[in-house]
Amino acid sequence: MDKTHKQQYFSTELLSWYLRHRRDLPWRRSKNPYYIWISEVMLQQTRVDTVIPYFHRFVERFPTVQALAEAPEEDVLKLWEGLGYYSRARNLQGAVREVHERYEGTVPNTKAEISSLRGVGPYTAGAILSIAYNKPEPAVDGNVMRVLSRYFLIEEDIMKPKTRILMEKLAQKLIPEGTAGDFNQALMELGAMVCKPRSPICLTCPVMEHCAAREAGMEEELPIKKKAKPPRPEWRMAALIAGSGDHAGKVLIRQRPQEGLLARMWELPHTEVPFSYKEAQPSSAEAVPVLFDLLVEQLAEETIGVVPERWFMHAEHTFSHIHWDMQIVLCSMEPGVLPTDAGMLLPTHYQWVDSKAMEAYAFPNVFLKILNQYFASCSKK
DNA sequence: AAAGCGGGGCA
DNA sequence: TGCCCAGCTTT
Repeated sequence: MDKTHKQQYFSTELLSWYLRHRRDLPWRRSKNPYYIWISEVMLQQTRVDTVIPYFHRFVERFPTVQALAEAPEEDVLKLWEGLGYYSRARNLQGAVREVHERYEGTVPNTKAEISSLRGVGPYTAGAILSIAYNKPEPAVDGNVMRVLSRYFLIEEDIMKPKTRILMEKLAQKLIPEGTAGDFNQALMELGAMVCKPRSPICLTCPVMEHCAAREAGMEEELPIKKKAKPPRPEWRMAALIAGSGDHAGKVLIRQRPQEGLLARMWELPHTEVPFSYKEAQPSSAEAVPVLFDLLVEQLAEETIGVVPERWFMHAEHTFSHIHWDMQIVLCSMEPGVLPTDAGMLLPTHYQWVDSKAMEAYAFPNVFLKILNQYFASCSKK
């Protein structure tokens, strides 16, 4: 079988398989470019099952370009809470505002215009152009690179930008006339459902017969991929500061800086513990006073005077590049030190919240879990 | 080219 | 419990 026929066989069989087996996903029920856009941004680095409930809530609250463009950023961040990579949400809203103003609310349909939008890279541009507008542009994500590297036995490192370019050229050639949207989704669907990263289900694959990796017994070896560096460890001490008086039943939360990790999200006040404190790292209820002092000093710099009371819990959280090992300590406010409950002002990036008031602030999952556990333990008593 | 940026699923 | 997944932006 020559090269052209092998490609034609692949495209035809794959497309036919997709039309018979495609999942009924919320964003496949519409060709609204705005909905396709939202789904594609949410699906970056994120599984379908995770995205579905977020997608429903998001389009219900922001049904149009105008609705999202005019929404407060905190509302958008709150609806993204738990989904991760929060710059996606801020970039999406920024880009939607641009579409609202510059394109009168119509998502552009040219490669140059759509690629200029914040948060829209080569994959997302291709996905929107092909799925919403049926333009013959490739949409190469991890699924597609895995499928193509196996079927065509491509042994280039898929982490290299050059490999993605190569895959895009190949993927574009494979698109049958007039079927770009379905064909691109077919490639991704095969990668998600059949040609999986581990233990691919080759026996049900519509193109198994001519899969080069399968013929070579290499399907588990591909794609070739350089290993990522392990996350660097960090120790942290967080304070659960219980309010009294007017703030009884509430705890103090803090907003993170405008830029960087978890930008503008809310958290428990906390501090990094230098590794020089290795011996003192508390792993249980026997928290060490010197670490309490560290936390007290750190918060004092932000004019928050606290008194550590007792150890509450341990939490671990892994980002792609950092691993947090965190001890959480129950604290009370120090009487007579700013800010007190007697009407002194908190810094603006601090707030008192109870379980109900938390609904107005977006938290990373790690702090959400701690706070929920804390309020649950309070209501039990 | 490399690093920063979350969170969840699976064997 | 350890390993895997991987798109866009910034440096």
